[in-house]
Amino acid sequence: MAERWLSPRTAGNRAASGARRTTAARRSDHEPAGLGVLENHLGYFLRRAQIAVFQDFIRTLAEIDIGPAQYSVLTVIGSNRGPSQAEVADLLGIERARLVRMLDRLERRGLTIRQPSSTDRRSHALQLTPHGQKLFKRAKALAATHEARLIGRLGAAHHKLLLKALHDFEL
Amino acid sequence: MAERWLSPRTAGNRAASGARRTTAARRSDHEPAGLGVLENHLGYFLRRAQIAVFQDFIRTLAEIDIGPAQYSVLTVIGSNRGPSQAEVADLLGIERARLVRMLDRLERRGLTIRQPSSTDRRSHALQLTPHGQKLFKRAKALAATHEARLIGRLGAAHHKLLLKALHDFEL
DNA sequence: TATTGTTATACTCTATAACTATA
DNA sequence: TATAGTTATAGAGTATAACAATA
Repeated sequence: MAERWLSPRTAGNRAASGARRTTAARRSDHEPAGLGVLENHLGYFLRRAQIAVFQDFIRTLAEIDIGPAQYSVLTVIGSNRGPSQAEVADLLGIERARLVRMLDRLERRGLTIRQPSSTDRRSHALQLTPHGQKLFKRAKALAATHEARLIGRLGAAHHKLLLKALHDFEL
Repeated sequence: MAERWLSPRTAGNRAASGARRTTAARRSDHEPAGLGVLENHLGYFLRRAQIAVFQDFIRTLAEIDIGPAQYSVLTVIGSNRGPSQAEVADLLGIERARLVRMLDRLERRGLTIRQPSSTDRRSHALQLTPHGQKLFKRAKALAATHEARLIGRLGAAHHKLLLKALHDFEL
């Protein structure tokens, strides 16, 4: 998977300027600028929404410099007992190779630590450091305000429905 | 926006192996491996769903080697009368710089052409070539089967609801 | 033989900045 | 001065392949 729909860099800008125009409401002067059949494709709007949500997430957790990717790694490590790198990668569905780099960064920041596994000398038991636990707690609080903002924007019912629909999603 | 949730490379694999496990249904042997609070975050599942949808889109249009990004550019050019690069970039919410590279590729394949604008010597009027129009028509047909698959999977009502909810999305 | 963590390579996407030619 | 197209650079994300240590 390398290719993507093109989509907005910043949600705010886009809304104000050009995109998300229906065929009915076009630019005034020289008649142009619809998204055409793109308007009918769920994937395009999934991508737009995902970007908007991520941007809010990033903004909300900027003060602790934790992005969605780092947050997901901290969450999986913090929610399990000494998972191996292979387990974390498998759970999140990413390459082991990529996790290596991410853990290097998290470890450099003193948030996580690779303990030798007691049962398999090839593998590491991953843990949050005390500092990592503290920061993760703060991250969860900030992420909760982010999610609350989504709920406020969508309505609780809509949010729940979206969550369920997307949770059950499998092609 | 540089950072993302970690998410599956392949939707199929993930479903079969480890991810998308609820706290109730965990791995059998040593009690591990939940996604923790990630389960509550819309962003995480938006990303998962988006990836699954894109993968199906890519698979479906593989025979003509058109990805979501190229499709979106072809669509905007094909749906408007000689839009400039700035207009296309603005509509899709991408950098002008990135569009340059994409148009280079599309032009190399003989799908699009940069015509000199009749009103502004700085800008180009973008068009689909006859070959581009033909391929775009095929792309639309394939994309429609992709979307039909989504509808079949989600149910028409759910699909419509998701499309509307995401269309109206703005943070 | 297979798996774990690791290193390396390559390509795409994203975010900038700067240049040129026009306006 | 501002804008359109372009070039260049850099950091993430993604997809592979290969290797050493261990199972």
